[in-house]
Amino acid sequence: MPRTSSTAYALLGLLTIEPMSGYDLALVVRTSVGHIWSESYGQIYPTLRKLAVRGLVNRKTERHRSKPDRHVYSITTKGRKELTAWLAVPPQPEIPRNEMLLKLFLGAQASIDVLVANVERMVQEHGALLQKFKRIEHDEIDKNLQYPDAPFWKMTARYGQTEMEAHLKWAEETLEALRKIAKQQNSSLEARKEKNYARG
Amino acid sequence: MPRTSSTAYALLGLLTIEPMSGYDLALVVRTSVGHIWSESYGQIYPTLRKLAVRGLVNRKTERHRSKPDRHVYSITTKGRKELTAWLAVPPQPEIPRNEMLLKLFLGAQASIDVLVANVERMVQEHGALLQKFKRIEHDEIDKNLQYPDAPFWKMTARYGQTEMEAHLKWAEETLEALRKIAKQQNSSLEARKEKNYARG
DNA sequence: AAATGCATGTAACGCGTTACATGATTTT
DNA sequence: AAAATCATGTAACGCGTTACATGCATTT
Repeated sequence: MPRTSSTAYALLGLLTIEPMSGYDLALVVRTSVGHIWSESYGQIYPTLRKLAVRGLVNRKTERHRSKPDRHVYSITTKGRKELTAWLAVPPQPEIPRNEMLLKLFLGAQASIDVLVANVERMVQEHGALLQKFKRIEHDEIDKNLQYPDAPFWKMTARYGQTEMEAHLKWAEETLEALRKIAKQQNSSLEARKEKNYARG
Repeated sequence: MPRTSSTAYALLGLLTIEPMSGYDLALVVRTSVGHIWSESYGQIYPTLRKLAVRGLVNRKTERHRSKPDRHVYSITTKGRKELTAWLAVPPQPEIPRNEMLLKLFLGAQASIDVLVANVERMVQEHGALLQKFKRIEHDEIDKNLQYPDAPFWKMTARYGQTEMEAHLKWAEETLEALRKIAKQQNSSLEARKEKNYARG
């Protein structure tokens, strides 16, 4: 097994929810765990094959008259064992690559307007996400607490909320600071202009 | 220029702080912007060459008697222009790959002890980071507010703090929830045991 | 008639990491 | 004497994305 990649385990994990095809998995990744994990077709299909070869999943082919065949994968006992072992390994830390923050870090090279626009865009997006996470928690998780997965899904939904709230709080503070800087720049610009008028 | 990669711009941006060699840049990435951005030698050296070819940086070779030559790169006017243009492009959203959260999402397949350990490790790590960000803000940034970069570096330090605080808050709530689940599991285990005693 | 959706997959490419090579200097 | 630091870089590899190919069914 490769050293670093957790793609195989992620797919294995999602197959504990229910047996699925590659197409289904891509859908689940996009719509359900999309804010936690991403995975593309180019990864999913080959990885499923490899998992089948290793006996961690079973593959069943559903034939239809007209549509192309569906390959439905289900996790095996062996697969469950490997998954559980992986879950016990301390999670790999995320490699940090936050372009928004980098651009702010280099803010002295940009105009304040641009920085303000970036932060305001973030407020829009993360505000919407906050609402979405709340909705998911109340409408989809809290109403299905009988399922054994539900408490854990709730925790991840709560994580998203807490983080988005933090980002919004920070954005407010930051916008204030940016506007203060803009004012200073304007006033020193004014000062220079007056000087020039006096001179000219 | 490649479609997606922001590596070149990140290096260009760091060179606005001061002229540096590839080695220096790797150091700055690790020690200064390490929590925002990561970059490896294998990326840095070839990218610097390409930037030099495109005229966005100048390269000067410092010869030493004994040590190997140092290639010091400085950003050009053309480079500053491209950087400023890039800073105005809406930041690319991060691709989500949070292994810790994924493991929690799949928590029904793991033992509660393992999940608790993972969250507790996060409390340790993010608690330490929170302290670090505070220290950086007060000891390194607030004392150098005369530099034009300082206000922006402060914003990113504040971002780190706000996020770490949110994670710690969430972790507390989550540990409580996990312990509640553990209790429920134990009590139903007890019930089964008693049944067996009564039977045997 | 054209576009979109279902469903499979592959090929090519690029980004990024890791490991290695080199070699002198300083520290332990 | 051994290890670590300074400082350059390259080669190989693997992960992951994007774009493409296929082909029927359904919607516009």
